Amino acid sequence: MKDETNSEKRPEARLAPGFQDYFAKDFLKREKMIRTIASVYRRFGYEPLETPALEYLDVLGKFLPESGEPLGGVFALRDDDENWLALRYDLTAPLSRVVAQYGPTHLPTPFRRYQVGPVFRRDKPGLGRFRQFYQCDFDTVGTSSVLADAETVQVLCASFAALGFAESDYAVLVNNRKIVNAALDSVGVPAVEGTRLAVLRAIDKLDKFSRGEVRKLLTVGREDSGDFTKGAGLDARQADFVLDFAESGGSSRREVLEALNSLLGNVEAAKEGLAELAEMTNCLEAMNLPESVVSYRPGIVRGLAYYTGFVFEASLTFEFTDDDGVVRRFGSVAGGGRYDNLVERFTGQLTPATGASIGIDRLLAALNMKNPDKAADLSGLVVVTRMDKDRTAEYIRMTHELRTAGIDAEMFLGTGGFKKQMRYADRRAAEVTIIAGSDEFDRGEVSIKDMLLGEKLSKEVEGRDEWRKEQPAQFSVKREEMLSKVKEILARNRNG
RNA sequence: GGGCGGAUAGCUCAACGGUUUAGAGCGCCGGACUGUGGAUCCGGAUAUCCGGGUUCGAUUCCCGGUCUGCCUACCA
Repeated sequence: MKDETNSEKRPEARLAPGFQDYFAKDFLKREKMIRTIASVYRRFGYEPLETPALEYLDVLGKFLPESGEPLGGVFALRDDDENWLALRYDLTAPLSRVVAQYGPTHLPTPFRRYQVGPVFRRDKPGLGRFRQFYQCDFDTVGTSSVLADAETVQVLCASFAALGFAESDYAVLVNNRKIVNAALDSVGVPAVEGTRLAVLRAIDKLDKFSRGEVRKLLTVGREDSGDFTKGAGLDARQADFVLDFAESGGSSRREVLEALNSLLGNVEAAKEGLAELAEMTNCLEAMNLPESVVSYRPGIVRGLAYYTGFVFEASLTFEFTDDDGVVRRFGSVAGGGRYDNLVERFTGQLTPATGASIGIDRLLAALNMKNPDKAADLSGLVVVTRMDKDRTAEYIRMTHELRTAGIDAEMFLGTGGFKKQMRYADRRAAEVTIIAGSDEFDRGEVSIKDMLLGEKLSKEVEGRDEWRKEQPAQFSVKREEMLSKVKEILARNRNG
């Protein structure tokens, strides 16, 4: 309206959908969480690895075979040399590149690494679904031992425990794709990629739809919300068997193992998977992982096409009431499994690997809700106000003294009256404010205000005169005592 | 990707069935209050997503786009 020519060209300050800004509080919380998880990974012997966010598209494996054009779902761009580069969509593909590139001559075998970092997916963003999000991966490459799979489960449990979740808050479900495949073989589900995938996807929906609806997906297809999903084309007998298999369970791992043994015991193809599951059972027992936390679920398949053996899925089990009063559950926060042929893509050599990944963003939201971290909510900041601008040198010395003692301190650098300075201290969530004007300087003192206490007390004060006169939560001390008094308040805030 | 809704101030929401000055609460800014973030009172700024159509006249009706919510699909 005012300046048409310019306002046309001015960009609108806005975030691309699916991306997020992290301000101080959330950033700090996430950092702390990642540190906790990474320290668990390291305690289990995984070493850190960092790789670039951008990789060659063919390295990531997401291109159309004919044209070499990037597949949907990945952010890709062309480099000067016309080669396609793409933002990584997970941390597993870069890992397989590293293993294939440096090989056993440079890397120990098994190679066990963890990696934390953002990954990018060009999907439609939605609630809790972002186009950039953090993953915490840990994997063991170079061994097919079930021990590595069992330890992966153990790491997941240890991570949740380290984050402060109770055993009743989370659950890890375990399954083995070899058993699923054998089960499908045994009823004659065609070993065609398309059919198999459709069946697996259908099974995966058992916790979302009723058995009857999933049955439709297994057979003729299903219509919902204006969209038709093609069925897997199984006949009635096959569908029922698949459903029975997926829903078979028991009250303990051994019971499920037995149920599966009796269901598939005489299927030759199931032998390997069942043996692995039996070994897993022994390992989990030796690891003392409670039945209530780690259980077997033949219906867990984790859509991913590349899993070849064990699959894991960890979810938070507690319920909460969201802003709209609806009772919800967080659901899956980590997943993983065995992928024995991901490195083969590069080397032609079969390279067994297993691992899992914890998704940070959802877990962080859950943690905030479940175990609000009091300490993480405290800023630890001291604001030194500048009432008398002529005494700036004094304020600088005070601020420096606090900083030297390891306290986060900030002198008010803005312009404005004292009221504004107090408001600033409030905004910054300062825990302590240092106040010194001519009154204090004359006496060789400083006033110290406990901001948290002050906020609490302010609720009890009615009128302004009372508020001004009493100055609750504020006291004056000799200049030399400033540091020790500030320390006292900071310590008190932390210890309740 | 498919289906159905929605889009009014920083936020949450109003505005009969089309026409005045598009309102409120919260928040924000300022004042009452040379030195105190709360409370109270007073004052102030800020909005109809974009483009087209119908009309004397559109926040309102129609079409398209964008964004957004839910469902569904997908999820390496």
